[in-house]
Amino acid sequence: MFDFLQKKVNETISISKEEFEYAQTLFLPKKLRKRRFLLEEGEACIYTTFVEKGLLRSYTIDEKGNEHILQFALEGWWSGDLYSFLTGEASEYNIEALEDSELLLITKESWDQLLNEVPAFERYFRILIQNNLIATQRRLMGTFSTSAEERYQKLLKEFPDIIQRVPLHMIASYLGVTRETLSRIRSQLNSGS
Amino acid sequence: MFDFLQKKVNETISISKEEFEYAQTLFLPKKLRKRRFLLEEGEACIYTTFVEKGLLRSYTIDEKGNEHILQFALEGWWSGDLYSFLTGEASEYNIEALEDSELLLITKESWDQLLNEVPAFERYFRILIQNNLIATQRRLMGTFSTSAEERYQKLLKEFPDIIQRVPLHMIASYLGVTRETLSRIRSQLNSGS
DNA sequence: TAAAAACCGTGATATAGATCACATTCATTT
DNA sequence: AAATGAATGTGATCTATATCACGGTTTTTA
Repeated sequence: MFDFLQKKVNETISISKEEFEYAQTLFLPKKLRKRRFLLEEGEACIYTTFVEKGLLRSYTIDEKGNEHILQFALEGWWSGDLYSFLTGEASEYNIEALEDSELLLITKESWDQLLNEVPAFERYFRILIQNNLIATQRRLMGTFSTSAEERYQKLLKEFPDIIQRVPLHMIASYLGVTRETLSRIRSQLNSGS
Repeated sequence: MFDFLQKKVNETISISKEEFEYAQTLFLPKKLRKRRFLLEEGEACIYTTFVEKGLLRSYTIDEKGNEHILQFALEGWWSGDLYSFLTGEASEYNIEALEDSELLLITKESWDQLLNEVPAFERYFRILIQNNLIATQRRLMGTFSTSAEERYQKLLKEFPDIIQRVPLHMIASYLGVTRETLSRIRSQLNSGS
């Protein structure tokens, strides 16, 4: 059950068998069916989640009722609302399973404990967050400097698996355009090649 | 010279006098005149920088020649290109002083050393990066869900000091609009109140 | 202190993408 | 198997913002 997590963690840092065995005790396994929610807007985000299997999305809803997807989390990725998790304040995000999923949850208390007891995990999360920041900065600059079509093509290249597993209107929402616009972009790409 | 850095670090974690004295030895003070560059596109980003005094901006230039500002760094903030700093690869960013500035620079080697020798710094940077990620995610969602005017008003509220110290066309670039659009937004706001 | 940059405002026009509206296909549930 | 809801495609129109162009002011530099 924890093999995949262990493998992923060991890709970035090296931890001893004992350290990982201790870490295991802090996680809570959970299955989440398709279209069910791990977090709903207004609640505090009490868990940070490792995705063992399946696919999650986190998104906000603006005043006009439009959804904006912050993140897709595939197998081996982490999900959660960092701000709400750290502060305990109400979240503005919803986290929903897009497929039947298997998760490993950790509470703030356990997470704090883990970082204190096993400093290698402090480093692991620092690197994880660091890479996430780099990616988010690129995504932000990309929305300023490139067209919807370019952004779509880049996503297609970088994460072809996401495109195949996620409905079009959510891809559109991730890219920051409407589903109609993305639909037109796609049909144009198909006709043009 | 290091008092301000010490103060800022102690706002997030607690480190002993000895630890900080060790840390000091790893930083390189540098003065940078207005309009001079700390980093230019194509170079590797060999320093991460703490701003003691002054103001930096980091930005990219797209194929059309338009600038897009990733960050302003005021006193007490950090700047650099994280990706290039970590990997040693060529940076796509430029970092320029917008005012005469006083900086504390640290190389990758010294930074690694610092995080290894003083674990509290590992935590400090984790928290720093974490807060940066939260802010960047908000900025990204904001560009998807709000108009240029709303983004300007929000910036005006959150960082009035930046608005006052930075030319308008750079604010526009930070917000992801053209200088003309921001100019019109401003004149409309002035007439409307 | 003169010249050169940098900065800001504003009109006229163009355009990427949004909105609205409706039809069709596909998936899920009962 | 029917029925309900989710997902996609596509036309017509609208709108926020970009582009282009020019003039005036302020700041920097020689």
